[in-house]
Amino acid sequence: MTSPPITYSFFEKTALELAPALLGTVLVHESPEGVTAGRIVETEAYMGPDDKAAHSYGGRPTERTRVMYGPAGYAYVYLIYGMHWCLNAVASEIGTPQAVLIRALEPIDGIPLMIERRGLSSLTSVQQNEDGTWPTTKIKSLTNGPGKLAKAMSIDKRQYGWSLVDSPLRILQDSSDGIPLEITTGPRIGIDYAEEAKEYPWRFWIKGNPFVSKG
DNA sequence: GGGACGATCGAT
DNA sequence: TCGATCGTCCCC
Repeated sequence: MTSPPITYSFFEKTALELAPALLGTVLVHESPEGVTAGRIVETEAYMGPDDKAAHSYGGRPTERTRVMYGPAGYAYVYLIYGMHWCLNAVASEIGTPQAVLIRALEPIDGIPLMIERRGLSSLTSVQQNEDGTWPTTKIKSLTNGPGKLAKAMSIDKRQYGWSLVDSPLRILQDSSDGIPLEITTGPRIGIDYAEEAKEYPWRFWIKGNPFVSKG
C-alpha cells in the first residue's frame, strides 16, 4: 500500500513482456465498501489478432473488446460462463489489441471484506496470526483464480475501461524491489479450443507461491 | 431473431 | 466429471 504508482509507460510493452513484469506488483481497489489489495502472483499473456486464444483473435473490434484497441494501462473486464468476471490489463500500443489476464493474487489488505464478498462462511472466524499475517492455507482460496479475485475485489463491468494507473482500481509497483523474482511459465488455462496456441507457454507465475491457481 | 459457446468455479 | 448461467458473437 505504500508502493509507488506505476506509469502508463510501464504497460506499453507486448503482453508477453508485460505478463511477467506484472508479477509482484500490487492491485488495489478503493471501493465504497472499503479497500482491498493483493500482490499479483499469476498472469497470462493474450497476444492479439494472431493468437487463437485471444478475444481479439482476428483483429476485428467488437463492443466487448474495444478497450483492447486503445492505449495501454486500462482495464479490460469481461464476463465468462455467464457468472464470473475477469480482469485484464491492456498492453502494447493503440491499435494493437493485447492484454494480460490477472489470474491470482496474494491477499494483502482488506481480507475480512474479501471473505464477505466471496461469501465464504467457513472463513468468517479466521483470525490473524500474532505477527499480523493471515494463515495461508485458509485464505488462499479467496483469490487463487481470475473469477475469485474479481469477486473478492469487487471487480465487474463497472470497472470496464478504467485506468489502472490513476483510478480507484490501480496497480502499484513491486514493493520488494531488489529481490529478483523466480518466475515459472507454462501453457495457459482453459483454452483447449485454441489449437496450436494452447501449447504456448504464456502463463506466468511466481515459483512456489502458494496463492497461484491450481491450473 | 436465434443458437452456440465460453481466458471459471465448486460440488459430486 | 459435470452443471450453472447469461452476455457476446455470428449467422439466418
